[in-house]
Amino acid sequence: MGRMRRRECCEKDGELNKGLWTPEEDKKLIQHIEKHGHANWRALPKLAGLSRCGKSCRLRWINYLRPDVKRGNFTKEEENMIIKLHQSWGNKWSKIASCLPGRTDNEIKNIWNIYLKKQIQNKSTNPPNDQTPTSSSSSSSSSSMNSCAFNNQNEGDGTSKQNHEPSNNIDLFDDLEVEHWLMLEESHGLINNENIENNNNNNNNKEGDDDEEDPTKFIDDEMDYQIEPEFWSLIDDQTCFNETISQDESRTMVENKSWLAYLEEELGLKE
DNA sequence: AAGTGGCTCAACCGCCGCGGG
DNA sequence: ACCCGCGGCGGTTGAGCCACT
Repeated sequence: MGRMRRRECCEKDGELNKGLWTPEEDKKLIQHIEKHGHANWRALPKLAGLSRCGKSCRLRWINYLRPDVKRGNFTKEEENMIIKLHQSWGNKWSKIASCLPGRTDNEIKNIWNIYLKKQIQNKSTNPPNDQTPTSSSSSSSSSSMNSCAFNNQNEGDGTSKQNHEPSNNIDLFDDLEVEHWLMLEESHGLINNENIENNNNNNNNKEGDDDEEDPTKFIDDEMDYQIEPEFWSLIDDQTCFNETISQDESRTMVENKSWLAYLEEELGLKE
């Protein structure tokens, strides 16, 4: 509503690097953040000696260089969770990402877009039967929309490019989902049956409308869970490792050191 | 072997909300 | 109450890779 036009974040466009990050830039960024944190993204590039805009640095850090970022293929559980959460929240990638520790919104968005494209394609060619992945009778007929195959569990040979071959994910959906949540429950002890029951009761009052939903819930036709706030704060803690340094500084330092070592090796910077 | 089209994913762009002055 | 800067978010792009012909 008549908001002022903002100044571009990078005034000196001409002088700034764009495009892919070089290993040297990565190293500079990591080392700077390790030493000084990232209190001020706008000032960071100057301080770190980078010809990048602050946003670019932030993005690079969050999506790629963060110690807790999980690289590699999505597991089936993660895929299923994304589908479920997307049903509840729509394109709230950051919200969804917050439920998948180690995964970034960008990554999830990419994955979903790949999935969506396939879904749309298949919808145009196949008559639209129920698209809810929970319908476990989904034919595995080759490239049905459920080929949600942004998975690559497939006999992982570790190739960097992912082979998105159709999978029978959805057939496994229910079981996997239950398993996954049980896993979460076990590992965190944060999701209890009481909540599940309460939520089931509440569900009757809910419509599928994803507007302004309680962020601590996600809803499914068949089962609902309410995730306790501690779970979310736990996730927050994981994603904001920088803020937790004071709690266990020495351990974090060690972790960061080894992460840096790993990255240096990955980036070919190790002598 | 070369050409081509499709796919993936890192990065960019622009808008929004929040908080401080 | 208003202005402004910053961080964050979601949509989009395009370079590089791969599979197919």
